[in-house]
Amino acid sequence: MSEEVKKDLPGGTSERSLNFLEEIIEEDLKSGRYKSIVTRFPPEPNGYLHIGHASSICLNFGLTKKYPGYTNLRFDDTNPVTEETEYVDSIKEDVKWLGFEWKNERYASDYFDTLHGYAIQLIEKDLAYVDDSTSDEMAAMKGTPTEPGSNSPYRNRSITENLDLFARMKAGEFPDGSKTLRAKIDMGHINMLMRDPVIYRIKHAHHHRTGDKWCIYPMYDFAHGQSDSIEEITHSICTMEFVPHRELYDWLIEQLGIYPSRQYEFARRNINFTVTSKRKLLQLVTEKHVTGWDDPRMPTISGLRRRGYTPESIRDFCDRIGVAKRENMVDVGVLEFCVREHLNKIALRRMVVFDPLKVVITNYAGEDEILHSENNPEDPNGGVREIPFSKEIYIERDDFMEVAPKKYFRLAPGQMVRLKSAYIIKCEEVIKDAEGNITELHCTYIPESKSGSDTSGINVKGTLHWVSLKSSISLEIREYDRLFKVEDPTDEEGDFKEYLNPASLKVITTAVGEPALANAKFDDRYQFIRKGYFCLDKDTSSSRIIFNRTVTLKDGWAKEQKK
RNA sequence: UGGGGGUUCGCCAAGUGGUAAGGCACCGGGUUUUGGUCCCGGCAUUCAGGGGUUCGAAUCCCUUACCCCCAGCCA
Repeated sequence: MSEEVKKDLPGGTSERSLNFLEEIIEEDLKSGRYKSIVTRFPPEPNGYLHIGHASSICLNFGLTKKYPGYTNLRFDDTNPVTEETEYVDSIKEDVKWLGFEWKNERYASDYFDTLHGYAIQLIEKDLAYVDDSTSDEMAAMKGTPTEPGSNSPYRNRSITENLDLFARMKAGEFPDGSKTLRAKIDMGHINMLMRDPVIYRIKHAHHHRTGDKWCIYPMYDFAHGQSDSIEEITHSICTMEFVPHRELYDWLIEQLGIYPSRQYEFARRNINFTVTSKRKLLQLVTEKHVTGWDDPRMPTISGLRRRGYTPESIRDFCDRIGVAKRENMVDVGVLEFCVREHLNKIALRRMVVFDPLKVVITNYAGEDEILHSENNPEDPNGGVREIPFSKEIYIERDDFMEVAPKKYFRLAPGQMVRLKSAYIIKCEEVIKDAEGNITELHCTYIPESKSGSDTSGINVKGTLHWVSLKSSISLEIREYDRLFKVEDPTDEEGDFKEYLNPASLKVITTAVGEPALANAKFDDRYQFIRKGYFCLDKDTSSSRIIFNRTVTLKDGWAKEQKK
């Protein structure tokens, strides 16, 4: 392991114990079973990748980064009715963005001819037959977990007849659903997946890659393991729900006599206050509960990217939560911790006032002046930027209280605060309108307290961010909160959408920022001092500068107030 | 009630017969021109429960409980 990788490990520790897959691989390598390994990331192109997939990606690609070998990207595109090229493109973009490179880009559909040949092999060995039963009939004959199923009346067709029928299925002679090809295993098998599983079905549908060449398509169980085998995948890693499939996976490989890939399962990662099911995410998109797959509130990779998450932070997250076989519900706070940690190191500091309150510095007689402030106190080489200061500035309305509680370090009548990178000011007078609303503050400043050359000897507890009124630019801020009100929307009564958080998006149109923000770039990450981490949103236009809040800063004051 | 998988701190997660790592969260304290960062300290006599084997058990055996998955021509 390189020093660089070590540094990235959770807690900055140099050691992390092996997860169960790494243990298996080290054993395989040590015993000489394999000299190098091959893994694959096998998404179905029927939706966008989400944070749960990130775990799988980091796992599969991470393993071949750590051990000799490589990883393929393979699209499991065996069901043409739900799959689209748009999804293929987004998946490739997301994997690349996360920082991984696949050795080969493959599609299960690349193997349709081979798979078809395998099916014929099975028929010839009398291990598969064409069944005319309807899906209802088949379900009825399937039995239940506690009762064995019964044989289909079509189970004993001759090999010749099966070959003929299967050929005619392929030729398009039969309508959808009228026939299937089933493996002939055992209708009384204790594992329901072994009760003559369907391996080919008829679908007269246009496929995103093979077009109209096929009207029969292999089922997952007859495509996935075989594709693994064709690619000589050594460790085929999938989620726990496929554990019962492993028996069938092994059976097919054995009957076909093909390369013996092996399947290993781990528990998918669940995160609270969101959903990670492509079906549910698709629903949120099509029913417009969000603006799209890349809505910054979505747990999709594209949503997280637009929100301002970095690939580094997502990889760190996957690393920290680990891999195991037990059910889990990871606190979204861990994800937030990971971005904060990364962004703290790289974000440029800027000042933005969200809810401006005008402050007039009554004794500031001089010309406007240019002050300087560090771009990032965490980065000694980050340089400084210029900030104009003048007689009239804005501060956050929240940063002033007429009647201040104990331990309130911000501005209050007669109280002093430091203006970040500028001067110490003292609140002298509160100006109100006819209704009693505070419209502005009159303050005085201490000329000797200039940041960097302070000879005033005055020590203040509070430091406020501010923006010079004259040179401020107006900004739109989009603040995001958790998408759902409850930890596990799927576990609640009724429809999961009833638990959407109505306050997941808050748009602030009153914000004003320092002029340096006029040159904000899409790839830059910012920390708006005392506010949080932000990035430019793609909706930004020449007339509107829009920032997304990636995550807030930790708020010790809010915590203090709760006591 | 069949089969399979699982149960270690609020949430993740090490541990593989020698006497409970680590991270997040939380709670104290220090530094600080971000109530941020950073630093220091605290946080499971106990491993779902009960028996047993052993000098010694989270780890081995027995047993009970609970959770999840499997009856799509989805993946």
